[in-house]
Amino acid sequence: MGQESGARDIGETGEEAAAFELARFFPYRLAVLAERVSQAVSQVYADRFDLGRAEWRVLAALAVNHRMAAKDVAPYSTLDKMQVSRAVARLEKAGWVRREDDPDDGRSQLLVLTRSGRALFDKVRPLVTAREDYLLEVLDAEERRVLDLVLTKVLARAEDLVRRG
Amino acid sequence: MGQESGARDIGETGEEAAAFELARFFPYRLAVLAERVSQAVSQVYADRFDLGRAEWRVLAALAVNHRMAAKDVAPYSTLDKMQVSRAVARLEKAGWVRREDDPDDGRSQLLVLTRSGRALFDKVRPLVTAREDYLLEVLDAEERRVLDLVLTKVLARAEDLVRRG
DNA sequence: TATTGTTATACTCTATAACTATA
DNA sequence: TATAGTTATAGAGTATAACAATA
Repeated sequence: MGQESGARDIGETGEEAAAFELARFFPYRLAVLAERVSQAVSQVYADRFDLGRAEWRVLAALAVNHRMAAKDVAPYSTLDKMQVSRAVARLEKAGWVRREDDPDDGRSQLLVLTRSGRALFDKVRPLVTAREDYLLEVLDAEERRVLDLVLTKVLARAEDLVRRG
Repeated sequence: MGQESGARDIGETGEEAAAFELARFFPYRLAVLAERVSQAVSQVYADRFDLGRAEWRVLAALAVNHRMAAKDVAPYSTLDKMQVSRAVARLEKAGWVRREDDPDDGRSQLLVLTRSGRALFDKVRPLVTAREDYLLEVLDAEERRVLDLVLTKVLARAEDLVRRG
């Protein structure tokens, strides 16, 4: 199903130096998939609610952790502090997020969803998880288990490589 | 190993409406992984050879299909025609790609790697596949099989969603 | 001195569409 | 009219670093 011809597995090298094929190159395939998935998912919030991916992540972070310092949002959402700063600025302008002073640290500010921010999240979440479900529907339980494992293990390896340069 | 607590599988919904967690959300995890992998791989050609991802893809396309019309590069590399046009312009300026007239169609141009473009590809390719191998080393044969399947099946689903809007 | 968060800047990407030359 | 490829433009995202306020 959608498989190219030949029996070579992903990442496997043949006996003789095989021709390089983009269509078999894991980083390429992963990039294409992630791009399409991101497109498929952001379609449900980008146009209708004028939300970007960074803003969606911050919204999701605050929906779970009801009162959160900006510095904690960054690692939680895999965004850096500028991305968080700008996402929060836009979310605040739209009336979805409110800032509070941190009583323990004058430099820090605590972020909270407003009532309308919570309402927005409650509207977007089911749309987004419906798409997630649709994407994963083609996988059985065992395949999902392995996928989960792969995402975790390969991410750790990639972080190794990036760290080492 | 790197797994969060709880027995919930990826994409699985609990009995009662579970809290939304970014760290369990497949599109998020996929985006983070793809970003890191792309970073890990492009590290080997970006700084040393001043190659971007689009240029790397065009280079790889021409390394396999030795003489290729620009219009065929686009679908092969999952780039659109402007990305190809710009990548080719940069590759030509650097002396890695040469254009030829298409004898069959005056609008079309055929792209060919120059000798130095081929040499560049031969230098970059092993660096890049070594990183790919390192990333996938943590997976056994069965896990690679499932990964291959997932990349194919989930991509088809995502393209469905994008097409339907 | 180090940290929190903002601002500035420059660069890359992306998306859309207008444009040319051929067909 | 449609296609191949280029150019223009604006918007989004990314990366680096300087900066103010506080610790």
